[in-house]
Amino acid sequence: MTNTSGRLPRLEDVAERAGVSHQTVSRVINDHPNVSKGTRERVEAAIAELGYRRNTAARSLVTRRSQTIGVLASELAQYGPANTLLGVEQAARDAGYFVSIAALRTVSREAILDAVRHFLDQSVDGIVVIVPHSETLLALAEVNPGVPVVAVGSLGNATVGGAMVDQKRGAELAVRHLVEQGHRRIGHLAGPQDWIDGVARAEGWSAALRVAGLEDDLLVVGDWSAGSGYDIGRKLAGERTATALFVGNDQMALGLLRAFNEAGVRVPGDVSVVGFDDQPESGYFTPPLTTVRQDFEELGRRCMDLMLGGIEDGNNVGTTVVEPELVIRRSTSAPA
Amino acid sequence: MTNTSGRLPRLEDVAERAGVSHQTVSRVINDHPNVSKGTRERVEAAIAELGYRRNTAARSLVTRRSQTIGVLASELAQYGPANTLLGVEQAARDAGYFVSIAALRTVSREAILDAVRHFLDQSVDGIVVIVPHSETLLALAEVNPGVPVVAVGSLGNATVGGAMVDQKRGAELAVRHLVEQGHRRIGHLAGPQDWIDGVARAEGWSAALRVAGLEDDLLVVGDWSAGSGYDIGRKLAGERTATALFVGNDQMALGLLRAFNEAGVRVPGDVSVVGFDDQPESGYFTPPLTTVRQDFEELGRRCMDLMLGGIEDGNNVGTTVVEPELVIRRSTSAPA
DNA sequence: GAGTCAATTGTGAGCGCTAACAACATGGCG
DNA sequence: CGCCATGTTGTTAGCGCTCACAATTGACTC
Repeated sequence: MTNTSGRLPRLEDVAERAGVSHQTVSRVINDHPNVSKGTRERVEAAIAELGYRRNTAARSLVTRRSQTIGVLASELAQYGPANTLLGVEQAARDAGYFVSIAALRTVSREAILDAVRHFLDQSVDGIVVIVPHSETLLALAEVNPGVPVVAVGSLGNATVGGAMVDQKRGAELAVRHLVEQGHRRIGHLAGPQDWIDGVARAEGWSAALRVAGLEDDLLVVGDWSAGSGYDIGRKLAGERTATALFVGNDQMALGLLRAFNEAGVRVPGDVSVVGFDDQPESGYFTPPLTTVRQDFEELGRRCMDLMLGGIEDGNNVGTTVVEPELVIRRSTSAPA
Repeated sequence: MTNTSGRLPRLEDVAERAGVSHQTVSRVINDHPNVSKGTRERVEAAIAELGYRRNTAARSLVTRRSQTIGVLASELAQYGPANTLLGVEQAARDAGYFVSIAALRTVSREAILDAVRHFLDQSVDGIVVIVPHSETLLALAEVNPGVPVVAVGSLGNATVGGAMVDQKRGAELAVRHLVEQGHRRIGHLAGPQDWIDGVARAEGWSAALRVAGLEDDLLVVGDWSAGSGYDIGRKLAGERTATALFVGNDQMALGLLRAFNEAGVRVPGDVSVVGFDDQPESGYFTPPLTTVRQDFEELGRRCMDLMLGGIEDGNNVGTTVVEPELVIRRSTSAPA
């Protein structure tokens, strides 16, 4: 890192040192063929000696590519979105992309458009959307960002690609497990119905029950939080209509378990409970929670795969589905 | 948005439309004084009509500023880091900055240097570090990124600024609460001692006990996970030396509660438990957890404040401390 | 030995913007 | 009325890079 002058070395400096033209250095950097071995080595040596790093701004200016992917996310502090982001980030960095984020505090049309504009200002090469509200896709369809868009949790449409966990299949796994244990009255504590996942899991629950020839009339809706699970749990503890509950996520299940514990409803003795997500803590609930595992990081990686495909192929993004898995713990058993 | 040609409008196009020079348009965009009201209005109209957006790459190339803050983070799926990131993102976007992230899968010197290089390639204007390992700062001191660095959870040193929650004070609040309830044997289930917070909380616990004239000999170390809390809880359930435990974070407390429940140790009847963090779920543990609340988002915002100060003032970053707060729930009571 | 081709290297222009400076009004003052 | 201060606008250069094309070399063919 011999830094003679004050400023950072540029292509020209490297070229001079290696005794070639700036263009040849550019070729070496960009792995062009048609550079002789000797020249390449000399240039690489010069690069190392000067500690040269390519200036991204200059490159972006001429290539019109920023090597940056924008990730539009809400609920980033939640287990699912956070891990999806991790998957995206990993795949992106491995592919030589930068990851820029915009977090939505409130999910509204205006906030989404604002974030998209933010990304366009940065001229991102693509946008990954981790905003699990149905509304999002509508708002997104409205703008035409001019770059590939991949939405998590949706199978997308003509303009937007998507990667999702097969929610319906997950719900089916949960319900079938309960049915196999002998349950006949299986309720569902659903997530908000303006969330894609909330709807999908409820539909999966309903479909699986119908397949088993059972009623799908025991549906309550929460807001994903432990608090709402608790409130609903207190109510349900009094009614006791179902012998088993399929809960939309692990946090609501936690609140539900807490309420049942307080009310003297034993789990799984009186009521079996299945969650969804398999957060790291779920195995340490009281009792340890049977739940449906989703591989969020894989989901994120798949998003980036789709994205890279879309960048290559004129913004046409495909779709992909990740399979969930049932994790059986101690919150489920045969009914009394 | 009348887009005549295929390409995006540039400064020159706006200038032509407004009947001024490109430089005058630049002045309007950058809020320079010395532009007459009439001209400014005409230019603004032209900008609106053409849907002009400034090209970030071109601007960066000449200003040598990218308007981007790099956030270097590990454990991004955890409650604390994720919320800190949210705070940083909010403050950054409000200040007109982009936020680029690099997540560390493993915390090693090499991984950190790699991420820093990644950011330098992007020529970020500053780096926020959310990596709670002591090791990090050492690695960071090694490189000289040439831009302000703000580290979360540390008060920094000559080259690195910092924003932190007053961990010692938090531990003190927890311990004092237990002491006031009459506990005399107060143990600590600490986090890993290569984490800044792990050490700080243990020190706070120890200091508060000494102030109260009590012994600080009951120390066990976990790894922050619910699993380690569970394992240690099973061991502790057999020993029963302490009447109260101050646990390094809420997740370990969850595992501990689970183990105590299994072993028939009542909380708070037999042992009182205090956690740290106050995650949204902590109020729904069995029993609801008394814990120390940290405002992570505020922490993130403070980081950005320091950062902006540093960018102004030749990379000199200050320090700031956020106060924690004790949240009393049902996992603590007077000893039997 | 002239002609052809591929491989390698160099030259010039320009991406869109800002900084520095130049040029031109306008007006107050001696 | 000329002079300078002030406010406003225009001109020029160049940030560091890639692209398109030109130039050079050497090897191979007929």
